Amino acid sequence: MNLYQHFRDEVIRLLSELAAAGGIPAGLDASRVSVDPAREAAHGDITTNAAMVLAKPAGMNPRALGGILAERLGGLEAVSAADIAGPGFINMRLAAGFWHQRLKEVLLAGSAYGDSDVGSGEAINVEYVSANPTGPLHVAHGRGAVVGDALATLLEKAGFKVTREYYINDAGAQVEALARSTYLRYREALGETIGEIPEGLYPGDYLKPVGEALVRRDGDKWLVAGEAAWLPEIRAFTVAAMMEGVRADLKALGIAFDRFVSESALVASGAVDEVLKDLEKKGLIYTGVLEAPKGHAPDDWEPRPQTLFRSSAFGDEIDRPLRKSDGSWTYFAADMAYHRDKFRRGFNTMIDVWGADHGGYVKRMKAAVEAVTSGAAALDVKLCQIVHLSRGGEPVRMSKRAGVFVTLGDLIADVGRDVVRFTMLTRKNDSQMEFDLEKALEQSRDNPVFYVHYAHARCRSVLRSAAADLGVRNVTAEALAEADLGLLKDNAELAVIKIMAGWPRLVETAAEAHEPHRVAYYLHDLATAFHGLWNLGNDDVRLKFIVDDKPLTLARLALVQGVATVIASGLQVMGVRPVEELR
RNA sequence: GCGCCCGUAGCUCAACGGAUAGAGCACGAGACUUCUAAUCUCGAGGUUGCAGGUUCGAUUCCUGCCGGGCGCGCCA
Repeated sequence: MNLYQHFRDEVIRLLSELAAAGGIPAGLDASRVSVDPAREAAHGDITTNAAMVLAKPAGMNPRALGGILAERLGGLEAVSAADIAGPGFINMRLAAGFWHQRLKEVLLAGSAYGDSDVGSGEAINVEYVSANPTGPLHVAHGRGAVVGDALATLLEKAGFKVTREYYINDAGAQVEALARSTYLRYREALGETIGEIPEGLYPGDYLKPVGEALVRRDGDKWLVAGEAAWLPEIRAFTVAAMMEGVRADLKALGIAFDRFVSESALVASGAVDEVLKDLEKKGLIYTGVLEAPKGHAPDDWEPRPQTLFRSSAFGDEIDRPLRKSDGSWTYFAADMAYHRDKFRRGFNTMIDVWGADHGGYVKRMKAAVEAVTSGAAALDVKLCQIVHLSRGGEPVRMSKRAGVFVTLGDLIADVGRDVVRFTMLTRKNDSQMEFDLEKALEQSRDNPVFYVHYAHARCRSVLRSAAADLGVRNVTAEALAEADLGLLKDNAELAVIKIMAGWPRLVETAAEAHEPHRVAYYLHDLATAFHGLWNLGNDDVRLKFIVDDKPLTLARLALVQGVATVIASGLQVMGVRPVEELR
């Protein structure tokens, strides 16, 4: 249960009771009433703004209204104290028994703890990575991959029906250049000296094996053929090879997509022609001449009539071209068709995770979604800022000759999948991030990955130790749920339970905000509370988990099991595997 | 020139429109015959870039400036 939602319902119920009794006016709009964690423990456990929000419409003084409501709230069994404070906050302290019940709930739910139905099964499409198939994924793609995947899992946990999708940009000039690059490597593999890779083509060594593989498949048959003959073949061959590498990297990160959508297949299906007809009917397509951007005119700018989409009618700065001068579709035109396709497959909410360099594209894509869905669907774009790689504080230099930055595959091989995933989620998506390869592996408290892992490992360690003493059967989550949790009276113990009990709310708010990084911060907080509790046992043996008092030991083990469960549940959302021990 | 993102402790970063803005690092002082001290406790550190506006209440929303990043037709 989301306890804040629970108490908000209670507040609203009590307000209507009060209204019925004539204590306050009836029919007040309670939509702005919220129940939140108290900022400071001294204020209590939870707080509501009800009195402040309703004072004006009720024509009452906030403290007077708050007094009446606080009296009612104080009468609830779960509330041990309700006071009015400051400008009109009603602070409530919850009974210990309420918190014990939350712990029991954790133990009974297991990794499903925190599952919510706020999403009501609504379909959400999360598109991420969607890198050009022109080379290996690099580190920035990795950030988008991790953010998108964790967001997808988070949304699932919050009750949405999520489809994970990857758009393959396998049409257009880039993949043609790729095919020509492979062709050079193909000739090279057949013994020719090809010299420098010309400007505009892909110089990376990663195409050498592709050229060699092509020789193995097709022999020298393309040497004498004209480009018109070999280009489509080699393009398809190369894209397939690149996508194989992409899938391997994603698999190494533990990411599996529900669907890969090919841009060229989409174009071939006529979907772009269709969307254009649609928009023509709506009067959103016209032929016009764009003005050169002020202060940034390209050298070869010349005014030219183009097929334009009236995106300025939906908040974009200018209208956007849909056809290149050679008559083929722009990337944008195909992307419009793609998002229309998503909508027709039943997605009214779409999330795209992009690199920051695509920031200038957001408005037109949102405009396009609004236009092609007649306002029925919404697009949220999460821009991931760049990742600066360093090693021991020194920037990692990119390799020019290899034609790529440090690849995602290199990064995973270097620090491991779980470290990559966790670290990528320790920053909000739109903040730049420094990823230090040494620090990410450091086993110290300034490495959040380790810090959270360590808390979980300590939990497991205690439970293993207890299982040896008390028998495995007595320390399962199910058995511990039956422990006398009322024995957990220490403030530090209750503090840990309170953080655990905040997990369902965290899931809901992070999911609604589309911000998976909050999970990482939450887990860090929980780990901090647990490490603190642990150390109390170092100072005073009576505060150890395993003590000379079996009922108390079992209650404390239940707490430990609960922490392990919630950490594992949070890591699951992040796609990180919890560790049993760290030695 | 225009648009988007960012601006919070010396540094790296948090904070559903809520109260006295929080963590970590670095700095100072302490706690290990261990259920894992790779941890913990305490201290010091702030005009949330600046100026207005909305609000009972603004780090958060709006406007304008300043600074940094990204982008700006026929690349994706």
